[in-house]
Amino acid sequence: MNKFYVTTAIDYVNDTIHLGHAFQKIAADVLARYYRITLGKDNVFFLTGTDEYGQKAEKAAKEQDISPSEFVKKISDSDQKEQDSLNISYDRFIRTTDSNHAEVVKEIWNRIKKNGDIYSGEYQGSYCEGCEAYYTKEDLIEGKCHIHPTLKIKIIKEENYFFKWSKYKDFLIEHINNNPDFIFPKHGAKEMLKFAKNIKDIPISRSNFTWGISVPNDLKQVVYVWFDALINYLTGVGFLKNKELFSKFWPADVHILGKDNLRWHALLWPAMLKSAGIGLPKTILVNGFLNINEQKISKSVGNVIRPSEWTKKYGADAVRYYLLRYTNIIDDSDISEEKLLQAYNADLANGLGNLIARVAKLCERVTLKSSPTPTLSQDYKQGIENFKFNEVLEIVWSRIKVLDQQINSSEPWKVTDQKKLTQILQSSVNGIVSVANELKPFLPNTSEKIEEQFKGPKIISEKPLFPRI
RNA sequence: GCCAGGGUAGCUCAAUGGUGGAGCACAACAUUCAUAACGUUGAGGUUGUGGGUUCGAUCCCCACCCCUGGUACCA
Repeated sequence: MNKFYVTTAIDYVNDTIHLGHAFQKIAADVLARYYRITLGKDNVFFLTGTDEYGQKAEKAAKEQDISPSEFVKKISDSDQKEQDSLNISYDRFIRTTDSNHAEVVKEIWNRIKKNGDIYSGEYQGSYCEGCEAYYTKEDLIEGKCHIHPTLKIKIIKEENYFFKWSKYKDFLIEHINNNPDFIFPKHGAKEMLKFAKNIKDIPISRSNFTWGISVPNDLKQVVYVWFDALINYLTGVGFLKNKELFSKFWPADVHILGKDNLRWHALLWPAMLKSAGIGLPKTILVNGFLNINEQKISKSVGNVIRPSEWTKKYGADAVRYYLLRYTNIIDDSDISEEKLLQAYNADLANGLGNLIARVAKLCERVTLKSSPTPTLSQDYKQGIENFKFNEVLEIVWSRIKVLDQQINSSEPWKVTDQKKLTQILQSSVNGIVSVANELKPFLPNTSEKIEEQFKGPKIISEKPLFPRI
């Protein structure tokens, strides 16, 4: 691999992102920072952003009596601030309302149409405004959609454009079967294969609202939000606008997305790309959801926490550490502020922070050489490349433990021989520099501080990195 | 209902057809360079339930219970 292009889901602007969304951005950020180390800064592109068109955004804007574009800008800005509070190192924060995105969507639309995969037809169905989706009778439970049981299902008849999704059934099945790394984790692939067998064409335009990208040559219709949203991955990396950038980074190496979005990424997106004559992404990484205190994160429960609420109190690195170390990216995980505190004190204050403090203090008595440039171990690399962030952090913390043990057994505070003392401390410092290097993708701020403090030749103690709480 | 994943120490998670592991939390001891920290030791489990295969099952098979997700658009 000589380049790495990673994307996150772009978040829909019905509300500012919370910790659940943030978790995914952090995971993407770890990958981006890791590959910047191994492949070079210029060979990594990290895209995130906001998904802004659609009926729900239009409706929400109306309720606040502002224009849709004002409304979505407000949410998009606050999403970006939330990501910034976590130190997410995106290369571009795309908004689907960015002017060049519409051009790209139209280009893709035209290509797919030229390929004979878009046709117009009449659609009549049971429509749920909550989902912005049509349902078949079999899907409805007592005439209501199972996601929004309080909303009335409307019977709507629409003239729509359809995408010949069914044409790609065999292609999709074959692609999933032939590319075991395409969907991670693997059991996601099984689900998709099952769905793919019964794939039907879908309407990809809407005419009952206007907040969207117009269908080429038909001003009455706007492009269906998913169809437009997926294309952000092309726009984001310069399709049409910056050919050099695009050809360098496409196809995407990893799309990270929530498990609710798997189908669109594993089945619709590849079909669209195939139809438009564009290469397919390599891996679709499906992340689980977070629960807080064993409850779903939701407005109605009232347990929504913005990342910035935690980063203000504990710092970005502590929040990143906790989420990466004590969750599993694939499965749903349960988090709580109490557990964050526990991890903070045990691992960051007593573990990493204390090691830094004790060694720095001891080092004030000696002058050291600068440490050799650390290399990343195989188990570390494999762990990150296989998305096992919790295991990798466990490895790093086991090294911290070993360094503590070595200090205890060599008892440098008792050593009076200057040469021997220097030797002992040099070894500890080398270990610390190596740990700092391994922490780069996970705790970027902390890692930088440690490297600065321990670059030598004079090392002095500083304020604690993580004061006990 | 159907499909998939999971159920191992209070918590987060490993592991293997052959006497159940780590970290955190807890206790004792030791120690002082450090953020009452670090280290050592200890306690802590009928590995969801009931059957079966086997010399032997936490692991394989069957049934059941519980959790999570998917089942045409909520990260």
